[in-house]
Amino acid sequence: MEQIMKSQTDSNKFQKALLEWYQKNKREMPWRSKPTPYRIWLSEIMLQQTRVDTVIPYFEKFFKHIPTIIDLARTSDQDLLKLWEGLGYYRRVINMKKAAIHLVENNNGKLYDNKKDLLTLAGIGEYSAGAIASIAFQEKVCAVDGNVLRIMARLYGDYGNILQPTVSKRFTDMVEKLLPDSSIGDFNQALMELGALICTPKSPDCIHCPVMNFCIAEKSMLQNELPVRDKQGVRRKEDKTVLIIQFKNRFAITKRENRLLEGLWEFPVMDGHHDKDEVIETIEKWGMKVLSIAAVKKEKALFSHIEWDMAGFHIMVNNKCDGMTFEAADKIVDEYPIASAYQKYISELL
DNA sequence: AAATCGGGGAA
DNA sequence: TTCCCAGATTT
Repeated sequence: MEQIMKSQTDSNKFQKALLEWYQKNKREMPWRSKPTPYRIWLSEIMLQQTRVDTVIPYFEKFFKHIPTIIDLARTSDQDLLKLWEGLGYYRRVINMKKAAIHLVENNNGKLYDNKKDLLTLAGIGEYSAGAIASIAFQEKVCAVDGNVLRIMARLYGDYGNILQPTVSKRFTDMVEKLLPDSSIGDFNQALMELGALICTPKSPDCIHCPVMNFCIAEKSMLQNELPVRDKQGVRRKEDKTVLIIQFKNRFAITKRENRLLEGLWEFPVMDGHHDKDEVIETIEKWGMKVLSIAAVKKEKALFSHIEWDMAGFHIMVNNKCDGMTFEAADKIVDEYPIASAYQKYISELL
């Protein structure tokens, strides 16, 4: 096996080439222009498994409404989820609030300034603690995300499965040895930026890579074989019948209590697919009198591990019932956090 | 170690 | 279609 960067001199050259490339090519991001600890924290949480371009508008809106940790600690879950609506992984913002409350009670409302303490906060794991500590506080620790694992696999021609914790740990130790003595935050961000712009999963742009001379994959044409990772599993299918229940100008909604999409609101749902007679029977069992019923279009919702096949009915009723909330369409849209899966049925309301 | 937890951009 | 994204937490 070929070996690269075995000497300190090589590491220094690698660091210098990467940092120079980063200074010239880094993208503008709102948290980079004003990198306060709270803004770095918020950005890192939003960026978990989520692309930069997707996060930016959410970041701007969230920070405008929730500008401090103290504001975060005292905002209702529902208002926080509304700001997070459509971003996914909703527990992230609930965990952030939990951490904010802890910081208000125990640290004068200020974020912890080191990796060890950051790791005690809800929603902050190995990666995020390293990213925040290095970017916001210049602590000499690494921040190894999917980009960095991909870069390490290629740089060192390593066929380890990057989804296995033991392999991920080994790669992390390799990054640790590459860390410069200063500009730690920039170095970590430069690695991730390289992964996002040059060392991409498919068709990496090696010809423009600032560190191609250090890369075993580039020398041996292994770019498209590395990194090795498991294929994603098959989605399980679930059939659902979505009920758009209308009383006068109001529609029934209920709050989800499952772990999936917990805290978001949805239209009443029946498991499985059902015909009109079965739906009417259920609605009347719930204590409502059906005036009319019509099928609405079927929809499909994809999650990483589940597929919902949703059929729907629009039902007019002549009375409300207990156990669900009836609201006007504009109020539902403006005030209630609704999962993307149901946004397609919102058009039935307008 | 494996499963859970969203949604979307890109090929 | 499939892949995978500045991952964390639970089982």
